[in-house]
Amino acid sequence: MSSQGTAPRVRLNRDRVLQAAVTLADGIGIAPLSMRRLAQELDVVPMALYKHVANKDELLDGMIDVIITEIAPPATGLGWKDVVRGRILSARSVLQRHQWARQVLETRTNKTPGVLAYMDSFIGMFLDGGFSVDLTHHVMHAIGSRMWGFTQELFDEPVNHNDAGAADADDAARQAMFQEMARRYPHVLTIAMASAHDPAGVVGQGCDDQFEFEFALDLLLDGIDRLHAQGWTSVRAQRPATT
Amino acid sequence: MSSQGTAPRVRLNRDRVLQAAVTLADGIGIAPLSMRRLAQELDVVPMALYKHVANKDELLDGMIDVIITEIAPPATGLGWKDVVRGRILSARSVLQRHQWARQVLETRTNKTPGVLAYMDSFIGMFLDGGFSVDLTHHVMHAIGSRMWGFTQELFDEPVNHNDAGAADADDAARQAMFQEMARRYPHVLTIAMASAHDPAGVVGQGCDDQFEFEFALDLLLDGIDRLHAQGWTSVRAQRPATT
DNA sequence: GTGGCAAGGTGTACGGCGTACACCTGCTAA
DNA sequence: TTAGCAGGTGTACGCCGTACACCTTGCCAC
Repeated sequence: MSSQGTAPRVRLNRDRVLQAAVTLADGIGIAPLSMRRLAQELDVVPMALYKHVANKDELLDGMIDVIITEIAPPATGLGWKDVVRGRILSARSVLQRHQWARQVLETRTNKTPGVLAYMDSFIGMFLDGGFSVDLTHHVMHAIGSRMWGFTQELFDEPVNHNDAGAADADDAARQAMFQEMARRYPHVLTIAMASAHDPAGVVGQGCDDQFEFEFALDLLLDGIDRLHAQGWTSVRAQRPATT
Repeated sequence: MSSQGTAPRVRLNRDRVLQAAVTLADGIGIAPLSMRRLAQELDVVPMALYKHVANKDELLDGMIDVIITEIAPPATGLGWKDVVRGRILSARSVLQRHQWARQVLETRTNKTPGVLAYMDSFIGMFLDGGFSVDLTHHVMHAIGSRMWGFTQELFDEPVNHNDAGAADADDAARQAMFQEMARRYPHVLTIAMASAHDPAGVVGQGCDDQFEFEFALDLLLDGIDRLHAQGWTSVRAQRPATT
């Protein structure tokens, strides 16, 4: 289709495949991304892909490795906290460009070179900041997926917005549903209203996700800072030796 | 098979289906759980299930609702922190019994009655503890999936343990791989060794997951406590009205 | 009892998926 | 000129979720 006629038919390679997969996933999401669909995008028969990636899992791993390179390197000349903060926010912006990546990262048991390299450099930010190995270890656990710039969003999805049409009759139904929610889940409603002045949103409509993320991140970083400053050490590490 | 001969053939119902699905997922994991496999477990033809659940997504939602009921209700007579802490640890133990649930919760855009009820009661713990609606809202975001007692485990999976056999020749290869890792990801290795005295584990082998979870949880709760004590308020909430 | 009716179980079939395997094609190096 | 091989092709298999038409069963009003 795209290279019809006498076009020279550029050769495929692993990079072109991964790049195309990332672009496609950006466009249509991760669920409809199949080997067949990707092949079609590349004007090639499905099995051709298998000359460049071993299987679909490897494709997904490769896609992650591609987007990791978009994360900014650690800044220099700043305190550990700002370095870590900046890096995480950079990762966050990358993950926001590639929404599918969150799910893939969650699902995958990641151990690709790219992931390891990122983790290595991430750990380095703490060690370079004067953290003990012990504290760094626990801190890495505490940060968890926030390292990638995402948290489980509990309040996602505005609510099932009923596409359009059937407005009036639906309005009454929606009113009723709203009443029912208020009766059964009063607290959820209270919280939802705290940020969304439009009650139709029911949950999280007007949330400023970026604010929420940074709020939680700073809570964490401040806690870590405090532990670091007071020379915190786990009981485990206090044991002089295993003997 | 199981009810051969003249056995009375107990009737199916939504509950039996969900219960069986949970049990099956506990046994074989979530990935191999198909409608066909589940039907077979219930000694029934696949399509029979669709008389009790609309489709597979609804099945998964239903499974979540089933296990939510296993989470202990909030304790009474304690401060908010202990109540929240206890509840989260209870959720954690449930999710540990049903390992598949983490993935399902992550994937799903959950809004089942069970999930809403749990969230509602969860929010209630803060409001009852004297938290402002504003702070509670942000705190809920900060807690995120920790509400369910899990964090993204970055150090999971000991390493690809090569099943058995081919021990000696492999040993040399493993040595080489180890050297290579040490060269390319020194920090990762350092951290891994901090908790696992056996270097073969490479990452996180000897981690005490429960300790790590509680470490991160307490970091969070302490931070929240501090904000609460000092009457923290978001700028947003300080605006008197929208006008 | 008997006819009808709804709830629930069955059988067949379709389109999609990942991918094994045998094959063909066209470029490169000798 | 030709051998070799990297890379693209075609066919096929066994899974998946599920639409749709059908049959069975047990209950109820008559």
